[in-house]
Amino acid sequence: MFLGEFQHSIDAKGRMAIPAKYRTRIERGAVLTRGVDSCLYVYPAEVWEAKAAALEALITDPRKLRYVERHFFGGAVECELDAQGRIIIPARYRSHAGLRAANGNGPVEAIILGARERFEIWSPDRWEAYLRESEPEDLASLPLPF
Amino acid sequence: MFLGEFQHSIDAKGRMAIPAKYRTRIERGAVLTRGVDSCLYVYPAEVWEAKAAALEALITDPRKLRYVERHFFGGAVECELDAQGRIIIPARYRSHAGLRAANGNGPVEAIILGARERFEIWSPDRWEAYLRESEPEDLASLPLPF
DNA sequence: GGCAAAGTGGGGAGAAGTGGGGAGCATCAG
DNA sequence: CTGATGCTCCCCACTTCTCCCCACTTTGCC
Repeated sequence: MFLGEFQHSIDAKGRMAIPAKYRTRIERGAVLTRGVDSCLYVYPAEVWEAKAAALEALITDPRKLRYVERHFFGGAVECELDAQGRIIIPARYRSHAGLRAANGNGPVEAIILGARERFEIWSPDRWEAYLRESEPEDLASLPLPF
Repeated sequence: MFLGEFQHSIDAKGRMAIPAKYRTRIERGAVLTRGVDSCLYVYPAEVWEAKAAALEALITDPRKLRYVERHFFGGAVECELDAQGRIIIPARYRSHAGLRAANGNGPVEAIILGARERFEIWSPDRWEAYLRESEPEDLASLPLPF
């Protein structure tokens, strides 16, 4: 389970260090996709494969299945850890999450957020904004076990 | 699993580079067919053979089987990678996907889209149009695991 | 303090993508 | 038969960028 919040930097080459605690779980590879609320999702390869396998059973309409395949598989990219425990985040994914440096190609700060079976990558600004905008009362009214 | 979106060019000779990440999976050959929604499908030879083998079990009516055989096998073409990792896309398939240069024989841009067990080749214009026309609400209502 | 692990940054070799020349072969017209 | 045309399949050349390796700094622990 991915827990915690980290602030790492994405360097000029688009590389971002993965928290050491996460690394063993994505040793066999990871899949990066555009997430909801302008962040990025990272799934361990095994988790991604399990989700992909579940898709076919869920969608029977072939037209919708084609659309979903194009959207999710076309929109995803495989990542591997380099020798320093980093992954490369392609430029077009950085744009989606607002992770562009002011000068265009310098290093950028990013928030890494554990979210159970995946973890997420946020621009610090957008993460703060998301926290401000969400309603604490929503939490309060939910039947949470915590 | 084929993942990701690439923009490559088809040169004046009809050659298109296959993304390096895809190459090992079509080393033993690939099959090119006209796809749904005016794109082209490319299957690894093994996948194509498995689908072909499954056909007979799915269609028992010999008349329909003949029709399907003529349609799918007649409309498909085998491709092999050249020494640079490219395949040749015959002219008649380029027409089907709208991959014709303005001047008739110059290079053309093409989108390569991973779609799980196959990948697809799109004209950039048609791919954009497809994305515009499809309904995101359809996605929202689906029980997706992502 | 000293050491190891974690995070950050950069240089350079080799791969990936692109383009073109030219030989070999078939088809078709003169 | 001869020559022109078009296509495939070899090469080779060039540019760009990815990835591998090395080095430095910071953090945390003994």
